[in-house]
Amino acid sequence: MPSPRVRFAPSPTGYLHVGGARTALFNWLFARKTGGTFVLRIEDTDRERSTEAHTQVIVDGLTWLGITWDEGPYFQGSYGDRHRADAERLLAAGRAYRCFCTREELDAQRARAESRKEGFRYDRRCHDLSPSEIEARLELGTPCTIRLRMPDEEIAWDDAVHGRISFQGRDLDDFVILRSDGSPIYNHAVVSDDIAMEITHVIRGDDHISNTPKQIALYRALERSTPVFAHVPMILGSDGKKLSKRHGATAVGEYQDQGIFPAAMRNFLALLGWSPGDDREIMPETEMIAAFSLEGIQSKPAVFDTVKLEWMNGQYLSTTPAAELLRPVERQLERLGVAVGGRDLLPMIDAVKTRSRTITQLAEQVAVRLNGPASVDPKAEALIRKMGDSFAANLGRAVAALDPLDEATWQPEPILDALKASAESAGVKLGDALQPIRVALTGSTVSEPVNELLTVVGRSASLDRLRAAQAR
RNA sequence: GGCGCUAUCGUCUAGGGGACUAGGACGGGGCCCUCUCAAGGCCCAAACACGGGUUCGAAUCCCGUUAGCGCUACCA
Repeated sequence: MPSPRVRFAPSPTGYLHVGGARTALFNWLFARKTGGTFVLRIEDTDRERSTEAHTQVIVDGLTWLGITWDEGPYFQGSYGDRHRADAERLLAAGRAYRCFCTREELDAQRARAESRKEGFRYDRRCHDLSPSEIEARLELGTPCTIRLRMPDEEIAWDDAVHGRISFQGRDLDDFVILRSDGSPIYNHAVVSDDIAMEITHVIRGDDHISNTPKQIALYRALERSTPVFAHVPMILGSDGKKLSKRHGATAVGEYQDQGIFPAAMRNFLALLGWSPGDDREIMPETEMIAAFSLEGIQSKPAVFDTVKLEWMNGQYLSTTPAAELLRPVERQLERLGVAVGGRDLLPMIDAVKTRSRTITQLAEQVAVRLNGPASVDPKAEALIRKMGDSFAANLGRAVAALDPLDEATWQPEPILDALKASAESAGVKLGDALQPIRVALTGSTVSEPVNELLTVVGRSASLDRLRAAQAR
């Protein structure tokens, strides 16, 4: 068996949809698993919508996800000559015919059929025009499309994820393959390209199932054998409808901006509709490739659950060493407009890593440790009000206990000892003594242990913030 | 309307005739840890859409019903 060739063929619409990204991922996983070739082909036959910038977005998205292609990007728009030649071949072989019906006529027929609540099917008016009739119309310069003669036979295939799927040719249209301006229609261009690029496995979205019998008819008319088809189910929003903008972020780039790891996104996407067959969830790339199979793909649609995505990202975050997080965090800080000023971020990152689910959240926490609280959250406000005078009193004691420590002894252990001793001699519960410090330093009732927080913030900044909060 | 696809906890899924008192994960609840919150550990609640078959035996195979979704262009 020759080594498989697969392709991902997005149309450049301006962003990379997560559903498309998952389709690309499955193709990539399959290629890597089987030692096959992964081709990237941009379906830009819709000339108005296609731009170089749009293509770049797709390329960037795939690159970010670590999905690498072996060939391409090829551009469908540049194969117009071959598409036309294939259509001519079909015409010459009698497998296709010229249709002189105008768009207006067709639209009117369709509208009539719809008003009668009937399905519209082309009435094959031009199916049996005589050669002289065709010649005459061509002579007059009448524009025409080329339609495939759909045979009245069963068209079935063994889908790698759904099993056997069968259609009847008589239920299908004599669909147009070449427009009157000579440009190809999608189904024709795809088949022509897939043949030319020797694609062996077509792994694509479920929504193409009804295109498949048309494409198989084209393969048969062109006298070529069909590839293996694998139709992966759709991704749905939380309401069970096709995932769209109103469900929130649907573009890969948005998740990138939110501080999601490519590895986490890849892992999450892979598990959406596919499973290794056992209980594994967090899987490194190599493990995923080893476990991948088309048969492991689910046949029902999956709901995109951002909560689980964030959980998964948190898993990757907590196992990634702080040093590797440094660059991404710096980038996010830059976005937030926070100056680092040469300070060491590593201890801060370590301190808040397990308390964040995304790089963005992590960077926000680092920013607070760096520059103090930008605001005081409602829970912290409530605490301040509830404690009344004792809030400032506790801060005063904290300053008194901590001031004697010098830079060298400003370490978690001595800090905690000093604070404990101070609270004990004042007869205050440790929690009541520490929580005001947390609020003073972060504006929040939530953080790493207070002694670690003080260490991470540093002696002088800590004391400044304590005094400032005390004076408030 | 026609054609097609799908149907296991709220969500992602395991399951491919007996190993199922249906397993795991997210989320939810509880406990432990603890100065708070996470992380981590332990525990709990939570599902085979419905109805017929086939079979000694069905979540698993077949048929139907219902529901959801997709396609139905000189779009891709």
